[in-house]
Amino acid sequence: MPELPEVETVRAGLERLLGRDAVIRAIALQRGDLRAPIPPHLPRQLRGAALTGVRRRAKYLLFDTSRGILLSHLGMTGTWRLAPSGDERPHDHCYLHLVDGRRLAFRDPRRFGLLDLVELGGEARHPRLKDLGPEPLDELAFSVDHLLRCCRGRKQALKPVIMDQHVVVGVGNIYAQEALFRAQIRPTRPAGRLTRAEATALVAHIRTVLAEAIAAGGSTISDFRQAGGDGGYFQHNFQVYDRAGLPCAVCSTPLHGAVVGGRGTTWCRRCQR
DNA sequence: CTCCTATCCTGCGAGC
DNA sequence: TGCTCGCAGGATAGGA
Repeated sequence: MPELPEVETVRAGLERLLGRDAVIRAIALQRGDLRAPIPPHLPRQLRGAALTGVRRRAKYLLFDTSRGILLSHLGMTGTWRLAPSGDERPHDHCYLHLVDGRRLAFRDPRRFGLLDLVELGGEARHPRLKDLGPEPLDELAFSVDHLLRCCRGRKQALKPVIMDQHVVVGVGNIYAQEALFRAQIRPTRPAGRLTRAEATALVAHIRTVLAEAIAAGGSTISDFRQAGGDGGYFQHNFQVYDRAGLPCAVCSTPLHGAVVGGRGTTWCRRCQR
């Protein structure tokens, strides 16, 4: 489900919902076997901690607390919601009780998600965070030169390269396709054959498609919801994702669908070179 | 190294 | 209606 715009939307929703002086009363784990095991001491460690904010790095949510950072990845189907008493659902893996009586639930049917603990000050050394590439919306870090360096000498298709979290974070299967369409580059182009002009366009379009999607509250496909329960609406702006066989918005040629890098991929064989 | 494939798991929609 | 099959937004291990 969630790529950078969806995670950012959830982050903003959670931060607004939590306010500035939330305190964790207790954490209850329903089951700990997500993609990686939830550390069993996580509830103990964070009990009584002040929740000071929610940040995002790549597709991770970071709940800042006075006793460490609660790290959360939504995988494909993870959601956070306000769950009043009585609102228990299948696949609720973790309940976070606040001292004001409210309760947050982390639900993840497919269990590709993740909950972990980052010790205070240990962010730069955490194994899940330390090797991440630059944030795409950071103009300095995600530069044309950086992208070209990452592509140089590589024969791999460009699409899996821009989805590689070491190259740039937050770009998943949807926004990779949308950005490549906007930049008029085929997803199958060997990464090493990207020209500087194309890299310049691609960097710009990755930024703008992500920024537009954030402004639209993310994309709602099947069950993505913002923390407040509302859906985003960027899915109405998809130009290629899940549109194989439908006419290209630019030239009306039927869009082409194939598997690239192991993922379903759609592009216009006429517009994208 | 780089690149590709399979895999974790559940739910849902398409097709029969 | 009810069943089976294939596929799904991510990340990573392991093999070629």
